[in-house]
Amino acid sequence: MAKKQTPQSTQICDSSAVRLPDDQSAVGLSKLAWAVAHPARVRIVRLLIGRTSCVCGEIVEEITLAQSTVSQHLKILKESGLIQGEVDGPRVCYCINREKLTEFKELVAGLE
Amino acid sequence: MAKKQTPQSTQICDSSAVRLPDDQSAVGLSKLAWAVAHPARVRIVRLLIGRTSCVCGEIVEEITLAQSTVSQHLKILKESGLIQGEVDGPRVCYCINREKLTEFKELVAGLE
DNA sequence: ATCGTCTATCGTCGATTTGCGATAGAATGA
DNA sequence: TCATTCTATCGCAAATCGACGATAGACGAT
Repeated sequence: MAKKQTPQSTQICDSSAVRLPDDQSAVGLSKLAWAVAHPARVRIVRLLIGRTSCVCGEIVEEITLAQSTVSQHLKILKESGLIQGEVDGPRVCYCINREKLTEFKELVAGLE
Repeated sequence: MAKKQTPQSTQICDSSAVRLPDDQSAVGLSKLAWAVAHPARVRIVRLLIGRTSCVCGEIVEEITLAQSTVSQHLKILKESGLIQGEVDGPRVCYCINREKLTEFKELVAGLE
């Protein structure tokens, strides 16, 4: 793969000036990726995607972790914007934020 | 959004049985997401994607971090499979692993 | 008003991450 | 051979994460 094509020069690699997306975009992508950078959070996201509406503490039963730990993961996902939580009486229903999910998908798909 | 439709019942949320992808898939996605869950690593990935072939320690100049830190990030990316490194004389050229990148894209795109 | 349920938060612990300088190894060039 | 260059690795310190139990707050039901 374009290796050792110039035995004497220092131009071994492709030195073309690449226009990188601004750093802000990298931060945005990294934050969304980070939200999903844990198996439990991937499972939660998929669970919420699979439901037509939203789910409450049922997530705790689906994910084999302590309730407080699941709540922590939910908080992380909520802070990333990927999910939203609505208080509904004594419980809280979580839903996927389709817009954020689409944004994440587009950022990843844009890696090319 | 389907809130408070049943005032007396416990059936507030959509309790349909959702078939989740196996846990292995969640682990795979989380690992790839984790590789990109840092702005510097996003920048490195984008840099390598932008180049036709590969790059060496030039990455260190592009990323405003110490050489040892960049090397650490490169190691993480390499372990995730997203990039590959080839020793070429005194330097090391890194390339994007298109297959892994595609796998990542598909996993993210499959979130629906 | 009180009880039971559901959820978020606090505090804690160990493990991991992130960043750096210093250093060791490999390879090239003089 | 020797000096130089490039990269990976080794500590090290600070910060953060991940998991848990305990607890507090909110709400509905009795």
